This record gives sequence, structure tokens and C-alpha cells, in this order.
Amino acid sequence: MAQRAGAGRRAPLNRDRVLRAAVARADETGIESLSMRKLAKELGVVPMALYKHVASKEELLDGMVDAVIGEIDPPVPGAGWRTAVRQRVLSARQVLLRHPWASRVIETRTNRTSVVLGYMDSMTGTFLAGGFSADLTHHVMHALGNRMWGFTRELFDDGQGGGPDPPPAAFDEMAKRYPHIVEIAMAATRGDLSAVGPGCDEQFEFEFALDLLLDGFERLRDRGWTSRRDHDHAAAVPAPEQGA
Amino acid sequence: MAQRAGAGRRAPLNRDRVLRAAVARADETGIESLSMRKLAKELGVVPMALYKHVASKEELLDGMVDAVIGEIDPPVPGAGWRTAVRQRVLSARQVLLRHPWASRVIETRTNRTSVVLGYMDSMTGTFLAGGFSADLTHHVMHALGNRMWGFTRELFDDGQGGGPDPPPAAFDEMAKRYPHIVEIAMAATRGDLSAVGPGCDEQFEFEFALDLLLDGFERLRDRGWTSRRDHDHAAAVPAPEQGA
DNA sequence: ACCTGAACACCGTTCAAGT
DNA sequence: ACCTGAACACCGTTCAAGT
Repeated sequence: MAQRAGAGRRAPLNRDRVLRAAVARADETGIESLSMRKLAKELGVVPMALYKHVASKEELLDGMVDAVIGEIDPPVPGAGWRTAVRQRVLSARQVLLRHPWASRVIETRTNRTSVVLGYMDSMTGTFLAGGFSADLTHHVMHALGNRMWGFTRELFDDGQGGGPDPPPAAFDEMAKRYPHIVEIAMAATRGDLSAVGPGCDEQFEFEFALDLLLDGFERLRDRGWTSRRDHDHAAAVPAPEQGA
Repeated sequence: MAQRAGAGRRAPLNRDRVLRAAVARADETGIESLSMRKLAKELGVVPMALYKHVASKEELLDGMVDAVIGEIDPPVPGAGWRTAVRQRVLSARQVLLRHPWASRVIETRTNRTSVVLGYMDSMTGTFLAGGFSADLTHHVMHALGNRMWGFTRELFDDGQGGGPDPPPAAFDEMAKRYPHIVEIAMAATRGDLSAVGPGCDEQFEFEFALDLLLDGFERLRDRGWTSRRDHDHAAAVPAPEQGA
């Protein structure tokens, strides 16, 4: 009792508690509204107390990303490389969907923490174990890019929620100015343009692009592709197009 | 003379001059240091004067992105779809290299301006004209994603400049903790680990991934791919892997 | 009607003064 | 030696007071 009285009215702060509180706050109110001062207030401490556990806001963000990456499932043990990569990336995607702020923050990280490097090393190892050369694995990791974290910045999405339907009067204007976009939107929604906002199945789009890449990776591996061959003018497959 | 005296010591401000100054400042000193107040000072006006021409800082950023997109070459007229897409995306990449802040800003844009929509519409039209179905074009645009602006957030790069070499003492530690990363880094630099910082040929990596995607797009088009076939469980090509 | 200085409600972080 | 209140040097934007 006397022991606890001296420690104040809360459990003593540590780095983990700071990071967990930061993640929870970002999940609830968004990353834009997360400030050191507000986080300190929520934890019942003075702002400067946080700087005992994180050197700066940048390091706080690094730590938050680490916490999120820690939620990604480990690679499934018995599976082949393709299943292992696919499952892990889709697991990462589920994690990122729980923390909508995280993709934006990951994109701004400039320091790779050991957690980030560990994840990338594990992913790299999966390709190498799957019979990919070190050369090809290198390029394949680049091509996978941020998709390895389970996201791609989407060009069409309005953040979340879809928002209100566009006024039907604007349709003619849209169709005139952006005929091709309207054409593919019509195809995607089977003509139901009120669904054009939330119309895209993001999960499908993600898997479509992922599988396209995995197919390409597999094909290059089976072909014994190497970057030495045509490093100068073309990359994967020159494949001259017909017509003009 | 009397006419000019009333207008003050500078040409009258307009939206275009504001945007050009903002782009120039971001090019020189980085996007982080671009504030409404500093921009106003540089233009010799009071901060609030900017709000006559842009409604908010967000709209300023939208306008800056528009200005950058305006620098991208128009599609080459006579070429086939693949050349047209490839050239345009590589042109976008050159533009983005001139404005290193732009990729980061594009990623945070939530409103699509008419300039952004116009570019996407033009790109969409290139696929449609190339014999892609509206259905396939839709998914292909998603798969292309941010690469259509000529960038991918890179996982390995330290911002720009490479930085100082890591101390050689850290190598053993690296090799122990991240053996796979070190393996592909060795392959990429042919064993010259001092080149590991600036070692990646970003242009090659970009074209590698782009061509991988274009190959995949072409293959699906030639096959008459449609999303109706197997929308439920798999995307592009299920292709069961051998072994386990 | 137009323009703008001052003010508001914030930031991340430094630092000197307290215990 | 440890902790922290006040201060510093900023933000984007509102708004009332000036012309």
C-alpha cells in the first residue's frame, strides 16, 4: 500500500504502455489527431514524461508501426513459397485493415527498425527457400514493394465510408469529361452508378494485383531469369508488341 | 507608372503564382518546411492573402500536385497501348524525380482534382483502345496503382543521398540477424557491400516491376480474361503450386 | 467591399528551475 | 539525479477591426 502510493494513481509508464495507448488512440480518432500532448493527457502524465520512453514523435511512430507489424501472422510452416507469401501478405492486409492509419505511417517511415527488417528478412528467406536466386529475389522484393505490408495506396478510394452519392446531374458532366473512367465504372457496377462510390471490391483488387505479381515471379523463376541478360534497355520481358 | 504604383512592389498575386512558388519552395527545401506563413513571406504578402487564392493548405497541396502532373508528357500518338503506357509512366517518373516531395503528397491526397481524373481517364482510354475489356481495364488500373504516377514507395531507400557507409563492425551483426537480406544485397552489389546504400538501381527496379505488370496485363487480355469466372476464391490465375 | 493585424487554439521540443 | 512547468518557435485559420 505504501509502496503503491508513491508510484502515483496509475501503473508506472513504460514504452510498451505508451505505444499501446498511441495505437489505440490512432485506431479510434485517426493519426492526424494524435499529438504528444494529447497522448500524454490520456495517459495522465505531463507531455515531457513521454520523452523518457520515446526520443521523439518520429520514434513513437516507428514504435507504433512495429507494434502493428507484430500482429502479422508468422509464415505458415509447411507451405510452398507461393502459399507462404500469399498467406502472409493477406494476413498483413487484415492487420492493416484493423489499423487504417498504419499504411499512411508506414509510407512515411524513413528508418527501418529491427522489426521491419526482420519481417523483410523473413519474406526474403521464403523466396530464397522457394528456389529463387538471390538476384531474382532482390528484384522480386522491390516489385512486391509496399504490397508486402498488405496495402496499396488506392487511387479511387475516398478514404473510408464511400460518402454521399454524387448528384445525378453531375453524371452527364462526368461522362463528358471522363468517358473512359465512366465506362469502366459502369462495367464494374453493372450499370448501377449509385454503387460507384463503394463499388470496388478492394479485397478482390488487392488479390488480383498480388496474384498477377506472384504469377510473374513464378514464371521468371522457372525460366531461370537473371538480370545480367538485358540490364541495359529492358527489364523483365521485352516482348515486342504487334501492330504499332 | 501610376497604374503600377498602386499594385505594390510585386506583380499582383494569383493562384498560378502561388502554386508555382509553392512548388519551387518544396523542390528546394522540402515539403516538411513548406508552411503557409513561409510561403506568404517569400511572396511578400501577409499570410492571409494566400487564402484569397487557395481555400486551405490542403487545396494548396492539391494545386501543387496538379502543377506537377501537368509536366507529364501526353501519350505518344501513334504507339500501341503497351508503348504508350510505358512511355507515359516513365515520363511521369522523370517528373517525379524532379519533384521529390510529390510522391509523398500524391499519396496523401484524398480529393481527386480534374487534372488527376483527366490523367487517369487518359490512361484508362489507352487500355480500352488497346483492346482491353472495360472489366479488365478496371482491374488493371487498380493493379497499376500508384505506379501510374511513376513511383513506388521504396522499402530499402533512405530518402536520398545514400548516407554514410555503415560501420564494418555492424556487418557481422547484420549478417546474423538478417541473413537473407544480406544475401540478396551481396548478390546485388557483387559482394561490394560498401555500395549497399546507393547500390540499388532504382530505375531498373521500377522498370522491372512495371514490365512484370504489363506482361501480366497483356497475357490476361490475350486470354480473354474476365472477372466473372472465378471472382470468389482466386483472382488472376489460380495456378496450383507443385511440391508443397 | 476589401484587406489585414492580432488572436486563437494548437504543435514538438528545449531548458532552466525546482525537488 | 530526477522530474516538470514554463517557455520557445512555430503551425493553420478565424475574426474583428481598420481602410
